[in-house]
Amino acid sequence: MAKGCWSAWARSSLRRLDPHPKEPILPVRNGRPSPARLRAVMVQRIGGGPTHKRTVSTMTFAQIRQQFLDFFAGKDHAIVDSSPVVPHDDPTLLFTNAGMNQFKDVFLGSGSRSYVRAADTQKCIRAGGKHNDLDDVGKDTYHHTFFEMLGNWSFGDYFKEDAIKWAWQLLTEVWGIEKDRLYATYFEGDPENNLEPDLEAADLWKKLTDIDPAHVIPGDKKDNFWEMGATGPCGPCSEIHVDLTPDKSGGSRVNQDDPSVIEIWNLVFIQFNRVADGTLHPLPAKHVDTGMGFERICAVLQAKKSNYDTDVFTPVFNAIQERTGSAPYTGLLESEVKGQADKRDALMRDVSYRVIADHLRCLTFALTDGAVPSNEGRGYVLRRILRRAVRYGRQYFDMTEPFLCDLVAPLVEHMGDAFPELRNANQGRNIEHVVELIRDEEVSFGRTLDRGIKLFDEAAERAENNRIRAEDAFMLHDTYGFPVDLTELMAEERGMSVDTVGYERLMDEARKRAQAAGGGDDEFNMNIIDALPATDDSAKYETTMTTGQLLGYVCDGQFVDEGEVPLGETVALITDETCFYGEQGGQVGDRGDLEATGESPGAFDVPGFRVTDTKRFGETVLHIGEMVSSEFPLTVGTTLKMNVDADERQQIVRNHTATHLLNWALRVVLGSGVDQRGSLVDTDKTRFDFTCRKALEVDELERVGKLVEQKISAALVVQTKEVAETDARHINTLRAVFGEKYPERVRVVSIGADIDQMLTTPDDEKWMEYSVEYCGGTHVQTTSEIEHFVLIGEEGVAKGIRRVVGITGEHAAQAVRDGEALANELASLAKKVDSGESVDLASMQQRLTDSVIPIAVKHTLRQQLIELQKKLKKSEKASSAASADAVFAAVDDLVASAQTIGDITVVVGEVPTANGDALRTAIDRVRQKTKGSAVLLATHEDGKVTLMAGMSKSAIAAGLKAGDLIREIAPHVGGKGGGRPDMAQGGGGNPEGIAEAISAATDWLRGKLGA
RNA sequence: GGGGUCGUAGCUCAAUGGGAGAGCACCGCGUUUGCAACGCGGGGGUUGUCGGUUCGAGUCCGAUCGACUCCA
Repeated sequence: MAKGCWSAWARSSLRRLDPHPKEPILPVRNGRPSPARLRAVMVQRIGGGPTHKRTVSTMTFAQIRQQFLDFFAGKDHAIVDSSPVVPHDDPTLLFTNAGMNQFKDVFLGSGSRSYVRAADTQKCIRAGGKHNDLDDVGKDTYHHTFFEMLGNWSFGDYFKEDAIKWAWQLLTEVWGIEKDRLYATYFEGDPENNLEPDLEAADLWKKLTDIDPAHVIPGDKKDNFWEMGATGPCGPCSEIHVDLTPDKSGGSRVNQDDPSVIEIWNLVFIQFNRVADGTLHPLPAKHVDTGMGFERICAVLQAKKSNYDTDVFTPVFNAIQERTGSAPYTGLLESEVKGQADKRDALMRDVSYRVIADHLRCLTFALTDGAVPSNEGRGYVLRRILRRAVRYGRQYFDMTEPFLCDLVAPLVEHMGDAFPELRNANQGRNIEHVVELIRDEEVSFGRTLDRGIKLFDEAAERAENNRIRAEDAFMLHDTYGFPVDLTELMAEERGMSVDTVGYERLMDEARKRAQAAGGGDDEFNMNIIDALPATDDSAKYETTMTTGQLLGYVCDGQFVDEGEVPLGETVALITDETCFYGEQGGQVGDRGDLEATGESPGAFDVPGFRVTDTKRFGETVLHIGEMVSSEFPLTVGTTLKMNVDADERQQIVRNHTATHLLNWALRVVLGSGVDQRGSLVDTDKTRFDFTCRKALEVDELERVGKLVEQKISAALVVQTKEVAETDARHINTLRAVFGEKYPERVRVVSIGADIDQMLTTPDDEKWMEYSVEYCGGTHVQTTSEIEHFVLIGEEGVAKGIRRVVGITGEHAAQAVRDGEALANELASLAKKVDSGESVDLASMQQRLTDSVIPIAVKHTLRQQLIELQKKLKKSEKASSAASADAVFAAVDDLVASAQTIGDITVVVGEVPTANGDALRTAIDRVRQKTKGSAVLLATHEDGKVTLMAGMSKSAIAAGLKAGDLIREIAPHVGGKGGGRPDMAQGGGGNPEGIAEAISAATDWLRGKLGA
């Protein structure tokens, strides 16, 4: 919607509103009930539980959100979309946890926007961090893992005055909150940290608004001074609190964690930059950053005691009720049922409602924005959240089958208008996608629980004093993911207890172990706190050699703009212009050299600075590296000759263009369901991740490779052009990356198709024959430069995501040759196997696994190798059967000539070479053929002797133990051995001793049998 | 990023460093045809992979790959 429209909306909504409310806090407003208003009332009646009468607002959550946005649109704010809840471009952040996240670069000075005022509602997730213990969610009225944060911003534009004035106006005039219920805090100062009190804000409150001056109160550093980190932008803030007590007596309880006096809006005034030594420097451009919890303001405006009582949640509760068939939500809290055992069940049911509703919201949004449950990082946080919801569902709603997944659709229905991505993401298949992910997780958690229950039974048997051992409880949790509270519950059901003290101790130890370890990395510190000059890097598309003026360098996060570049430290040089490509869009940064130039042309060029990586920081290009010698220092202000390593760049460029062709070819072969999920282009390879359900078949891999090769041999011209995103997005074949936000002007890279023509007839089917992408990377001029392309790898990286790896140029040609060589080798191995020669297939297998050859060839060869192994095994089996037969024959002879002492037949002798199995079987034969037997067989192969002894039951009864015999005679063949009484094995390295061993065995047996 | 557990037959899992097994599934034969029936026989394994220790490794050690899981 255009800005003008927003303003019109805002003005009309203002006119509709009565600035003089009559009812306390939440007046019913005058005016005709709109359909939306009626709907809101109905929602209240349906979802609001018992019939107790209370004054309800007619404002729905959708209206409240809209009024906020309209209000600031009316003050010339750009209304921006919420950024994804999963920050794809900020690895320091697990989830988007505040409205300002998407503007971080603006506050840090490394980025800019086309507007100076903005407002939005930001999807936020807070889970597992300092600010929110997951275990609190559901137990009270206000903790959430997922919430919306309403916010308005000024980027160097308006400051405290307007921020305060407008906040007051929105709260009191638009929303009609009673003025004498509002309190404003300001920063009281902190002499210890040299911070002045923010009297400016205090004065502005009194001067610009009709707030009761006694309601403007000071607050300490903890509440009223905001910092992003140890260093960086910071400033005082002013919080607005509302007193919800019936008699308006809560003034003294501001900031005291009293549920009836709560903070609703935080206005942050960013006016300082804290540098490494701890001192504050005033910022040239001062910013405003505000945040208002949406669910909380809804509760206030709808006169609810709990965020969960608002219409943000009631439809979700209804869906839960319908799915679980449970009694309706009643909003019970722990504090209300203290000591009343009969209300315990109702309470836990309501807690479960809250837990499930909250976690469902969190999961649906996170998965929509591209996160996936997993066992690490943010995926692990999501898995824990999901499991917590499932646990409550199992325990209190008897849900043993997946059920969370069935709640996704109702939630999307409820919130899809405000957040269209819930429906549109994943190319419009989002609900399906999210439901499937959640169902899979629920099923796999079901397995974890089933396994845990079995293990619990075992632990219960080990219990001491009817108490499950701490080690077992810990093992169940730590190793098998069985939650300890479930262990306690199950123990309770059996009248047992759990050693929770010991469990906690073990948990602590485990935690300490995890924390104790922690490696330092020596990478360049990207936490840059100073503002940096921008770099013109347009030359990167044209050349690998240019000159630029050294503007300064970054060291330890600080920008130094004078003197010489220090020796022996990793720093980042900044120049006014560069041809170095800073890491972006999956293409790695360039490497190369920066050199001082002589004053007269060609006088001297000298080695100076080795660039090991190039990164972008907002609009600045950082040449990261180190001085290589002290001989020719670089001084800030001088002109540098900048050389990108051209060979490396050429390799990168080939790989990048190949990536585009690969992307295109994958879609041709696999269909339009293929979506890029990430890529990496460096000197060695192109690595491309995409959505795909199953592994690619050999013929699919071959077809993809062939399509790319065709495009290469066609020597297509690569065109690039910067165009308006709104024009480019219509091009039929265009590939954009899921979850990515594009600027207004985009650089289009087309391989073979004329961009201007495409823009004239964007719908034409023929463009599907070409690769067209948004891309800021560097490319070849014609595809023939790529020379060759080969896919060398294909694997799964996450559920539903495959990864292919390709190489180009001479590397690709080499891979093809290597593949042919391996194929030949395998063929000759096959011949050997056929002719019965012995071959080493294990090493072949290893080499095949390690080889860099076309993946299709690798698959084929692997299959052939498996066939060959089967064949080899068969023939080995046959030959071992033959050798076994020889052994049997020999043993039969031995038996025939054996001496029988008492009932025991003594069979001792050397037999032909055979494996242990054959010897053992032979001994069994003797057992079957005789009443009782004592057997010792010896054989040797390649200088290794094997001795095998076996005793029948009667022989053992007569005091003959196989193990004893082996121990007795093994030294004769230079070894030892042992085993069980009925069967023992030994060996050694001296075949000459066999005869001796045999006679020793005969003597030993005879002696034992008294013969 | 750091721990823990596990990789054995198609599946679920056994097996003190000493002869690779059970149940289910599969195939064949038989008995019985109301049944998630029964009996007998059979096939099926490089114990994830590579290396080491050992007379001998599924078992111990190291590496590697994978699955699960906890912590940050």
